[in-house]
Amino acid sequence: MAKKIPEKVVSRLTFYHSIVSEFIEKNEQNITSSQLAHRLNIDDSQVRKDFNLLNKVGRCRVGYCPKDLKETIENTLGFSNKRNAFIVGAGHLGLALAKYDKFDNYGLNILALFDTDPLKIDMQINDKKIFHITKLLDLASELNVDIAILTVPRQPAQDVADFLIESGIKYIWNFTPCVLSAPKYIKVWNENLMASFLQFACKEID
Amino acid sequence: MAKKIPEKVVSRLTFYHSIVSEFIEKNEQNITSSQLAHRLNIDDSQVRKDFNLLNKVGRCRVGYCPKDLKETIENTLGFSNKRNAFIVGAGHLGLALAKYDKFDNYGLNILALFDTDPLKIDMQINDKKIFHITKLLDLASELNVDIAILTVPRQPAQDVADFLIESGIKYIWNFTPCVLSAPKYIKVWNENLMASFLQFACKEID
DNA sequence: ATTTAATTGTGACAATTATCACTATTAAGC
DNA sequence: GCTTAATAGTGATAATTGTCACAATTAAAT
Ligand SMILES: NC(=O)c1ccc[n+]([C@@H]2O[C@H](COP(=O)([O-])OP(=O)(O)OC[C@H]3O[C@@H](n4cnc5c(N)ncnc54)[C@H](O)[C@@H]3O)[C@@H](O)[C@H]2O)c1
Ligand SMILES: NC(=O)c1ccc[n+]([C@@H]2O[C@H](COP(=O)([O-])OP(=O)(O)OC[C@H]3O[C@@H](n4cnc5c(N)ncnc54)[C@H](O)[C@@H]3O)[C@@H](O)[C@H]2O)c1
Repeated sequence: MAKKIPEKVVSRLTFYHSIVSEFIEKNEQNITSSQLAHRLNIDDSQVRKDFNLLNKVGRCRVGYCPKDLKETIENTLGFSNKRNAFIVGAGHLGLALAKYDKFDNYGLNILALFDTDPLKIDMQINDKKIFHITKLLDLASELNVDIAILTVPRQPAQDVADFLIESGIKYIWNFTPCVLSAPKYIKVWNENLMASFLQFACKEID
Repeated sequence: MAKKIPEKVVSRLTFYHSIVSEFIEKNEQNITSSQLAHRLNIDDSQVRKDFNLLNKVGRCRVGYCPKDLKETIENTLGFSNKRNAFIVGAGHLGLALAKYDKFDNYGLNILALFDTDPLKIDMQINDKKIFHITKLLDLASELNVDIAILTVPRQPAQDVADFLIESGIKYIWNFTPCVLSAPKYIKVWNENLMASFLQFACKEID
């Protein structure tokens, strides 16, 4: 990827992608910056600046071509840049994520789940098997997996993370409320649902 | 709430809350800005500025009092400010959220679920019943619910959202990939897991 | 008591992100 | 063809957010 896309722009690109896909489904030939801006409650110049970043030009009085935009967004965000991942913690949330079949559209291939609960081992979810966590090290190197989606309870989260790092995992998508300690070369991404809710809940006080 | 807390600060406060809670569990009497900063990979002055916003003063060469901090963060974020919510769409994700019992610690009371699938109606999840969506309007006003957690498939998402708005719902926590259209007075919060993943995945290109 | 070193608090500055205001372009209507 | 109005493109500006540098404070060591 030649250019660095700011984080906020990445986030907006996924929203544009969703809206643009709708337009394509409805067979619309054009989409304007203000249509997009209106749906996202942002300024229309923001939308145009974002597209400029992707070297997309629109046509005055017409707008942009949805198909073209969609393709460019997908390339920019690397939807075809397949990444292998494991889910660690086959509980309520881990299973819900495993059952979700859209992740691979976005380049995320979930290959297996891991747990310690003997009742869960060897179960099959959506073509994905649940293994005992002791198998993780071997399977990670065998299957070339460097992403872990961490959905274990809070208490063991740090220990499990340490184990993942020893096993060669480089990216941890952390759904636990635990703030993980990890070396600098490990990328941890905290999916903090509660932070998300609280930011949302605070909005009432306008 | 007297002061407006910026969104980014709200997010960090939840992380501080998590770390501070760990310190309390370990019976630590003090926590410093650099300890917190190190865990979150941020600048320590950032931490101190955040606490200044909460009117928290630390002690030089000592740090802050974890218990005091925890309480202040909880008050600031309104953990005791109980909010009632419904989950709309009792599928994989909706059920996982319903089974999660920590939401009420943060002030979010999930009272019931709604779906259209006859097989699911009247099931009981964690003391929460699944109702047919046609019951939503009455129950929302009866139980004083103005938050909906939207976990239906993408296709019906906009129609369901329109229905929720007609039913008096004011806040929609949207887990679907659909970018919802809604009047200005409705607060929509998009929990875009894919955007989150992609921001994370992009980090490899450093 | 004095010194030392760790830590807070904060102003100045830097970077990032978003908005505004305006020009240029062009499709559509007359 | 000329005019009009919608829309893209963009520099200037504003707002937000984060970093740096350093003075002030104070617990602990001597
Ligand atoms: N369920 C939700 O909606 C939700 C929402 C927000 C955050 N979370 C967080 O996500 C995490 C998982 O939540 P959940 O509701 O799925 O919990 P859960 O208890 O249903 O699942 C946890 C799973 O992890 C497994 N596990 C425990 N220790 C393990 C270990 N050492 N190695 C491997 N697997 C282990 C358990 O056997 C269980 O299957 C929690 O940290 C929770 O706080 C969940
Ligand atoms: N499962 C995940 O991990 C995950 C991750 C990211 C995003 N999402 C999104 O969350 C949403 C739900 O995902 P899921 O995996 O739980 O899907 P799911 O198909 O398991 O659940 C959807 C539920 O909605 C119900 N439903 C359908 N139409 C409805 C209507 N009109 N009114 C009320 N209920 C209706 C269905 O009966 C079903 O129970 C989807 O939009 C999905 O894209 C899911």
